[in-house]
Amino acid sequence: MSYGTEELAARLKAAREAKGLSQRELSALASVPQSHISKIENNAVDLRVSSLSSIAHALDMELMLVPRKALPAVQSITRSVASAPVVNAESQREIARIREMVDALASRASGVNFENLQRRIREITQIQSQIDPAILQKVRRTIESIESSGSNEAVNRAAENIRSLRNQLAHRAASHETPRPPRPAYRLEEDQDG
Amino acid sequence: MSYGTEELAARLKAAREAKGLSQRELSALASVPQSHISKIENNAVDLRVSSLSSIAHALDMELMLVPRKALPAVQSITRSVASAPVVNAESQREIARIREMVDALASRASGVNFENLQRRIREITQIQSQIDPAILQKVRRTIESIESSGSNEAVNRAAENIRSLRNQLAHRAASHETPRPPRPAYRLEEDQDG
DNA sequence: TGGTTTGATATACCTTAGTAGATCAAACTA
DNA sequence: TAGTTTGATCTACTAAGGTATATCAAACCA
Repeated sequence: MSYGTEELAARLKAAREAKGLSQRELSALASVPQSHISKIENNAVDLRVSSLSSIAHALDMELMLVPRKALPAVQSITRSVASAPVVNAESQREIARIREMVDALASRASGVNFENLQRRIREITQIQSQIDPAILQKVRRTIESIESSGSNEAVNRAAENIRSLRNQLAHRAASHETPRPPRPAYRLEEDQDG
Repeated sequence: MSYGTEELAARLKAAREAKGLSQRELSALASVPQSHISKIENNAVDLRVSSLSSIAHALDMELMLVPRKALPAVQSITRSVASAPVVNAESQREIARIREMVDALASRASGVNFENLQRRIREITQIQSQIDPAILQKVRRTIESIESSGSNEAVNRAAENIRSLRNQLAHRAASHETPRPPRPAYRLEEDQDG
């Protein structure tokens, strides 16, 4: 990756989104104006190494000069690391399950807008961060409630749960990449199940 | 390596010298003024990504963004690649032998300046390029002649041979790096942990 | 529906990379 | 010793990055 400047820009953007950070949040982390980050991600500037380094740092990356001979091996490594998510296997499976459920529901949807919900879930999959299993459960339960009611309102409730999950992840990523703290096993917050 | 900009500068310089290129030669290859290269190597500028990329390219390197998690593994690879010279094993042994001979001679030197010669040989070791065994033999023979004569003149003759060898290497590196087509197997060592 | 977030732009100003070219001392070469 | 190469340094100029700040439309959220 990141041969040309376009790929570099794309990679920065991807890395930012993978952490669930907004441009403004990254802006604060990297001490770089949001307007500048926008320009960078749109490949509208030939930025300086210090800027790139600063942003890369904020995204837990390092700028490196790799001998061309070592390139394939290095690419292979970074790829494997990138595809090995930080989320634990359990959460991953849970998300996959939820996704299938929603897809199934959507396939036989009458006049309900599942579009948003599906997109939300897809976004979640991108974010690399620790996930609170409790919220994941809540999301699942909400979606199950759609199955019975089939109402638009239930779908909206589900989407809202997903948003809450996303916010949690984003905040966690922003306010410090989780080093490796012991998982707070179960913590139910205001369970408002249907 | 290449975390801070200083390391980056040092790395560029090292890479250039490893190829036996002068700043002006690199300047031509990278389409960057020699004066600028000098400033870059002395870490006197915060250069732009395009410049860095251009220079790196000329030195057969690529600029990459590496996830911090993958850093140790990547470093390990680039290190091993860097320490695995392009010169064939025979030439390497020959150089080592020459070095020992000269060191031995120098240790019991009377009033002869072996300093230059030793430095020359050290420099040669750095250059990563194909070496003509014929010249290497010539160098060896010349040094052997020092042993018998012990004259200052013989030492100078040896130094001159080394210079010729160096010129050859530098020229070869400049007028095209050996194309090295097949790079078959590389192994990924999981020496890191999270 | 009204308030907020997000990403993209625009402005004005300052800083500095980058270029082109010349010079110079020191080391190197013949 | 005379000529060349090398790397550092200087000047003058141009181009562009970077900052700070403010909008703005669209999506989002309650």
